[in-house]
Amino acid sequence: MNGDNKRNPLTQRERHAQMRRRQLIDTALRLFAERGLEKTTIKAIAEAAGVAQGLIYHYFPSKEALFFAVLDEHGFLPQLREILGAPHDRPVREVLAEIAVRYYTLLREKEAFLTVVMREALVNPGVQARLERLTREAVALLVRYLAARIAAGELRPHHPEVVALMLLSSVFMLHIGGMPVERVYDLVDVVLEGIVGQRAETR
Amino acid sequence: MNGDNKRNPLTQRERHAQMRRRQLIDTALRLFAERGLEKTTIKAIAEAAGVAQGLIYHYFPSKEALFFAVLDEHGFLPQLREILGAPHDRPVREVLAEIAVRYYTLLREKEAFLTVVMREALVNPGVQARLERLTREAVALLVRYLAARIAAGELRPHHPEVVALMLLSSVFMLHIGGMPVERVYDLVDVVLEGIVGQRAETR
DNA sequence: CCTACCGATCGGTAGG
DNA sequence: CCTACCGATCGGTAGG
Repeated sequence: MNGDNKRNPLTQRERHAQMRRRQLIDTALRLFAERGLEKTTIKAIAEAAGVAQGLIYHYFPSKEALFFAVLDEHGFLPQLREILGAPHDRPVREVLAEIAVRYYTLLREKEAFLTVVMREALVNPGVQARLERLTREAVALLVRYLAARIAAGELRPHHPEVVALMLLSSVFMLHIGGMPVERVYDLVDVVLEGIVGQRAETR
Repeated sequence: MNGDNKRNPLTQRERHAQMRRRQLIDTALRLFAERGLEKTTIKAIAEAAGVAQGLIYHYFPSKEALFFAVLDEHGFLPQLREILGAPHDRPVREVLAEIAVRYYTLLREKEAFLTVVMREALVNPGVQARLERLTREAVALLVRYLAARIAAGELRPHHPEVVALMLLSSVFMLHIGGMPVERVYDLVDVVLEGIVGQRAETR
């Protein structure tokens, strides 16, 4: 959406603009988390950020677009891309555990905003669609990773989409259920090794 | 909540009262699902059920109490009790698969009501508390079952609370994600056997 | 009916 | 020249 098609070294002006964009997003996150989407006015965000109301519309075409930008930047996708994007030869257990811990931590830290998002998604179809898109993208990233590990013979063949959904949804519920972070390691254990004894029982 | 402490053979009057109670709950479920909690009036429920408004208050002290009764009777707990309560020597895989399929089916069938409950839980702390209580009870039932299977040597030692949460939350997300029922069998596979090859990799 | 307030848009300007 | 930023103003609306 922004003109990132230039050479790497940004001018001071461009860097400043990026920081300003980020500042507006962070300010919006705080106010949205405190008051909800509808009760947070563009005016209030502008005041809290110390800028004119018009400037927000220079960066974002609408309040909804700003809300979506907050979702994109403060959701789990950036971190997931960071974890899976970097070339790695780390053991699967380590990677899945890092994903689980960081997702859990994110949910803890952004709890108030998360509540707002969830509530909004149940009422606002546009928000729901955006949230589903983000979830599908996160699942797709994980699926690509798992499929590669299967192809490499590190994991036995399975349905990676189901496993991706299991990992993310279980961490989510661990958070909702108020269980401690350490439980994510038990979770990863189950995903990796299951709960039956040394040998499979029926099948 | 109702006087079930008597002898087994109910009088015809008592049986009729039970049916009436059930009818009111079912009518309420339908209207709540269609219009939401707030927009559904006791008057409308009474009319739809063909009874006087006062009769509803004979069975339920408040609209909220009626809503909770719907949650109790149409939630997953009754089915879970039925599955796990009966004495069984069925393989774990079969039991977990039945739980997963029936939970998934319930979510599909009660989708409209489910949306109302979720939205209400985010707004109404009382509903949220009730929902958490129901979830904890379902998890507790599953935990008891898994712990018994561990004690019997059928399952290797693990953290049953985490597994219970994984199973239920994953089925829930399978439904939300619009994935077909058959995926619950992949899910049960992963819970039972994990995704690593014949032998555990690190650990 | 009125008015307070909303999100959105405007033209103007200063500085990189 | 470009664009980040400003103050002022718009039309629409919900609630008194």
